[in-house]
Amino acid sequence: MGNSRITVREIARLAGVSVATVSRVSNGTGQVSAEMRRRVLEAIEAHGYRPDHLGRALAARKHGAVGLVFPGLSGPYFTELIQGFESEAVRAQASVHILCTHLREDSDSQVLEMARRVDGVAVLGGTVSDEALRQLASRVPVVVLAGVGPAGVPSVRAENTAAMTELTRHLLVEHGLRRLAFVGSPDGSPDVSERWAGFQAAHRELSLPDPDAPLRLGLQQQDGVLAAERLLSGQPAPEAVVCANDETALGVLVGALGRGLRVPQDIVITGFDDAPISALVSPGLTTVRQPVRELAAETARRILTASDDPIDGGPEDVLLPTELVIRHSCGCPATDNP
Amino acid sequence: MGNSRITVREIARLAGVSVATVSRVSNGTGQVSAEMRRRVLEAIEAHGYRPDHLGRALAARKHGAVGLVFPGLSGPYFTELIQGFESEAVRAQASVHILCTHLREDSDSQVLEMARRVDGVAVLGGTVSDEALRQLASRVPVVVLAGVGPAGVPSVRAENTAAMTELTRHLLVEHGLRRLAFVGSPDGSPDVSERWAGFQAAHRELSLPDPDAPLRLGLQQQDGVLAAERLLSGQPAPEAVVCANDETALGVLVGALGRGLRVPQDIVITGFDDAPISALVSPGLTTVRQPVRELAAETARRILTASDDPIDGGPEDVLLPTELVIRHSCGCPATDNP
DNA sequence: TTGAAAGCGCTACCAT
DNA sequence: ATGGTAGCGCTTTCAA
Repeated sequence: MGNSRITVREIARLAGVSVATVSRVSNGTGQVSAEMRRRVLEAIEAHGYRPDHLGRALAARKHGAVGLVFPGLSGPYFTELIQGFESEAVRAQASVHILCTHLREDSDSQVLEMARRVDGVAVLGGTVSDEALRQLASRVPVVVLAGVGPAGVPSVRAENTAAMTELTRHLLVEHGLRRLAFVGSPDGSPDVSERWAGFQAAHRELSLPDPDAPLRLGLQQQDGVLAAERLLSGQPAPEAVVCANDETALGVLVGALGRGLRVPQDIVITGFDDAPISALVSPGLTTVRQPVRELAAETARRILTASDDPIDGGPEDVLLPTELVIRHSCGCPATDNP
Repeated sequence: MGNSRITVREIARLAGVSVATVSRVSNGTGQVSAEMRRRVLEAIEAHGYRPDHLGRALAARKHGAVGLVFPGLSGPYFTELIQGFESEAVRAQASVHILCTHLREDSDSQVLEMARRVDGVAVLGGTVSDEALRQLASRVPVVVLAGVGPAGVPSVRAENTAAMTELTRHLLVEHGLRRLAFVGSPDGSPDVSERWAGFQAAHRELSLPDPDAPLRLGLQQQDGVLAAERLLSGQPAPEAVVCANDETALGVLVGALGRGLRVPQDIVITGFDDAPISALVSPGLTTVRQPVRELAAETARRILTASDDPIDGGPEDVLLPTELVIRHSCGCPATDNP
C-alpha cells in the first residue's frame, strides 16, 4: 500500500485548471498568472504531488540516468571512482546505474542491455570489448574511463607512462637500485599496461638490461600479499618492488613487514594512486598521485553534457596530469610530517 | 546520432500486423499463430528491434530497477555488498541505482528522490534517519541491510553481538589477556554498536571491570593506522586491540608491524568480517566470518519479490549466522595452512 | 487468433 | 495566459 500516486490530471481537476497549467507550474516553464500558480501550488502541496519520473521520461525521451560499468573490484580506487561519478550525477539530477562485470564473458551483452536504460555510459578501461564499446557508442554517448576506446569513443584518463618512468628512474638513479620487480598484469587493464611501459622505458633510457617479466597478479591488496610471498622467498630477492597501484604496494608492505623485513632498508616498495592510507603508513609510501575523483567527475560531466546536447562535440580525449609523490618507502628520508 | 529507435508501430507496419501482435510476440504472452510470429520475428530481427524500456515501464507502472543506499566508504566490505546485491538484481533483469550518502545532511531527501525512480530500496543501516526510512517505506518496499529500521521496515543482518562476545571471551579466557582496546564508533553504525555491546558483555560475564571507552574512529584501513598510532604510543599500551572490522584491524597490523612490534607476541589484534586478505596476511587475522555477499543477495531478493507481489508478506527480519575464525593474530598457534 | 483502441503520466504544440 | 489535445512507446482489455 501507499503507492497510490496522484497524477497531473488529479491536480488539474483539484485546482480547477488544465493539466498543461499544472505541468507549466511544476516545471517552471511558460507563463502562468500568480493566481493560477497559487491554486496549483496549493493543490500540489496539499497532496504531496511529485510528477512521475516515468511519464516525464517517456515524454522527454530521456531517462535521467547514467551508467557506470566497472569490473567490481574492491579498494579505495573504485570507491573514489564511484563517488566522483555519483556526486556529479546527483548535481545534474541524474541517477546512477551500476554494472559490475566481474570480467565475465557475457558482460558485453549486459552492457548493451544497460544502454537501453540510461542516457549515457561510462566504461572502465578493459572491462568490455572494443566491439561492444562500438555498438554501445552507436546507441548512447559513451566515455572510456582510465583507458582508451576504439576510434570515435572519447576517453578520460590520467598520465601513467611518464609518471611511472619518472618514479622508476628515481629508484634507479637516485637510489642506485637494480633488480626491480614489477607487480601487476599489463594485459589486465590499460592503466597497468601503461605503467609497465613506463617502467620498461626507464630501464631502456638508462641502457640497463630489460627488467624481469611482471609478476602478473590482480590489483587488490591480497595480491600484494601474494606477491610478497613469491618475491621475498625467491633467493635473489629484488631490491625494490614497484607495484601497479597502492593497494598491492600495501599488501607487499604488510607481507614484508610480517616477515620481519625493514622497509626501505631491506627492501624498497612503491605504489601508484596515492590512496589516503598511503600517507599514513610508516614508512610513508612513495607513489604517484592520480586524481581519481576528478577523473570520474570529468567523465560524468562529459556524458551528461553529451546526452543533453545533440551536437556531437567531437570525441576529444582528456588526459589529466599525475604527480610523483616521494615519501619514505623508496629510501628517501621522510620529508612530510602529517 | 544513431539513436533513432524503431518502435512497435514500425515493426507492426513492416510485418503487416497490429502492434498488439508485435507486443504479444516480443513478450511471449498470449496466443499467436506460427505464421504471424514468423513475420513479426523476421521484422524484429531485420531491424534489431528491442522494446523501449520507458514505454514498457510506463505501461507496467514498474521501473525494473532497485536502489542501494550506502555511505560510500571504501573497502572489501562495501564491494562485496554491492556485488552481492547487483548479481541478484541482474538475475531478475533489474538494474541497480546507487546512492552514496557520504553521511551528508541532505541524504534523506536524496533517498526519497531515489524512491521515485525504483521499485524498491535497500538502505545500509545508519545511513539515513528512521523518519526518512518510514517515509520511504510508505512509497516503496524497503529493507534495511546490516541494521534495524523502525517498526514495519524489515531488515537483513548478521549476528554480531554473540560472535563478538565469543571472540572477546576467547581473548580474555584462553589467552588470559586483560586491557583490551576496542576500535570503532558504536554510534556510527548498528553493526559496530552491536559488536561493542558484545565486547562489553564478555567483560561483564566474567565480572571484569568495564573496558575503556572505544576508540571512536571510522571503519577504513587508515583509521586502523591512526588507531595504532594512538594506542601504541600511550604508555600502558593495551594487550589486545579488538577492531570493529577487518579493515581497521589490518590498519592496526600495519601500524604495529611498522613500529617494529611483533604480532601476536607483543600485541594481539582481531578483526570482524573475514575479508579475503585476512587469511593471507601473517599472522593470519583472527576474526568473525560474516556472509556479506549473502546478506546483500538476500536483501535484493526480498526487495525484488516485495515489489512484485502486492501481498505485503509481513516485515519478517532475517538474521544470518556468523562464525568465529581463529587464526594466529590472537596468539593461537597457526592452524590452517592456506 | 487478431486488431482497434484505451490508457500509463507527462510535456508541448497550437489555438483561443 | 490558458486549455485542449496529440503524442512519447508500450501493454492490455475487449470485440470481432
